[in-house]
Amino acid sequence: MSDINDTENNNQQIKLAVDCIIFGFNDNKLELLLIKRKDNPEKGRWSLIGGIVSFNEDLDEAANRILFDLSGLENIYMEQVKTFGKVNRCSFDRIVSTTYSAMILKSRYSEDKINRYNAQWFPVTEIPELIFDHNDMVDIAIKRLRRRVRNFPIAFNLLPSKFTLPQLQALYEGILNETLDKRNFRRKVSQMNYLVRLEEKDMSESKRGAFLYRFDAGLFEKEKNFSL
Amino acid sequence: MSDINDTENNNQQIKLAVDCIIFGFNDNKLELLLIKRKDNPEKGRWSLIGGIVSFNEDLDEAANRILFDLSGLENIYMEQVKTFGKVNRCSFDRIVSTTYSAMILKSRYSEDKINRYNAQWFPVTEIPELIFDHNDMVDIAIKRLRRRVRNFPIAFNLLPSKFTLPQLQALYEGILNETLDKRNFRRKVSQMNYLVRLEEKDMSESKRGAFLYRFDAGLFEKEKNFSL
DNA sequence: GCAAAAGTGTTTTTCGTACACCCATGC
DNA sequence: GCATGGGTGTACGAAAAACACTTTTGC
Repeated sequence: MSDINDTENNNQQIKLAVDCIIFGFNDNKLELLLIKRKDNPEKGRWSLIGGIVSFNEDLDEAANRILFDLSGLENIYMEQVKTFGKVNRCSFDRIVSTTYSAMILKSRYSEDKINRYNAQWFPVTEIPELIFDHNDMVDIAIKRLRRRVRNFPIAFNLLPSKFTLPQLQALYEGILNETLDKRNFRRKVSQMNYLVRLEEKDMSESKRGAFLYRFDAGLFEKEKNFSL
Repeated sequence: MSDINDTENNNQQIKLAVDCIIFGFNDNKLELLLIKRKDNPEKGRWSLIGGIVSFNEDLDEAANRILFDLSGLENIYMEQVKTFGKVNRCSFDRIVSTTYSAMILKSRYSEDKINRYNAQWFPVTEIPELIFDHNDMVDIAIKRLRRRVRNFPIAFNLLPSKFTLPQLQALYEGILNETLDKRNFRRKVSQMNYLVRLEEKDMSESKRGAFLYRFDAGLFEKEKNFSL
């Protein structure tokens, strides 16, 4: 949660919040977008991106609105993770918070938004101490991501629409925090007909150049086989 | 959700509820405990067991309290499933509901409680039309159960503390709704050292009798290998 | 010509699956 | 003695894992 503006309104009503766990990928590492609170309470401390759910919006909509407010991105694949409801998880109010996770292309998250929202990317291995139970939220979301990324083609959200296989493998190694065998990895990829090789090569990371691929959602719908 | 007593109190505040999906096992079928609402609104319709979360209780506690109120059972393994938050999921009020699932030993659920709460067991293949989005909740909980039951030793909650391997296999077949090969099933079970065979036999279901086993939680903690 | 990253096959092991008969007992 | 459910082992194929060298090109 966050957006804690009405501490005075202690009317014995539970408030409902959403917290967004926003993953990015950079420098071969899985990263997380956090914000440093500009105001009291908890001013100056690191926090997830969150806000109170409005009376007239779906829970999912609230998550999307908050993500949009903070990143400017729309149509991002988001999934609900878990709801945190301990009485004292937030010291000054009774707020139950549902977490959602999203994966965004870090390069699309403009620098001015970073500044406006006092945001910063952190490698998941270097998450600072966060307010309330946000560190727990992060831990659970990361575990869930590692599980899901093996069985669903969601990691592509962290890459440009055209990507190379070395990039894809580095992405998986970064998310799972383990090294993968190149040949085994590529054999699996080659069975995914919805990963289509383009004629272009990306020359930026090697002299030889690596073929670019794209994820074809339409083709994926036909097979729906994914396992890495 | 349910316990919808304050429709007049439309103070633009989101209310938080918990709905419990209570699984049982009987007659080789996976069953679900439902209640027929005694009062308006939605009087006479089938519903999950649910209630409003109190200001002073943890979300998990609320789920346990509601389960206890309805089943008299304590210390039941419960897990949060998902939070449902569409604006119009409930027609007369804005209620966000978190579902929890539990597995109880049907024989321990006393008949007088069944009557007091207007409850009834339904095989999961014969769930009636439920109020609000409760059918969606049930579908999601069943899918999740089928996934988790293969990877975690949770199904034992549906059996007495001493059980036979034929019983265990029938349980899995009922939950997964598919038949399993007896020898393959038993091979996997024999690798689980925390399933300890007792000297006793259960003679009630065959002339020869079948050895009783028990699940040893302490031994499981040492290995934590489970796959069926 | 060499450094640096891209790309490619084969072997071994592990796991899942299919499958059929004997055992113990109550009647 | 036979009907009923309990209990056991093996062979095959698929998938995962281990493993090393060649290719391309900019410098």
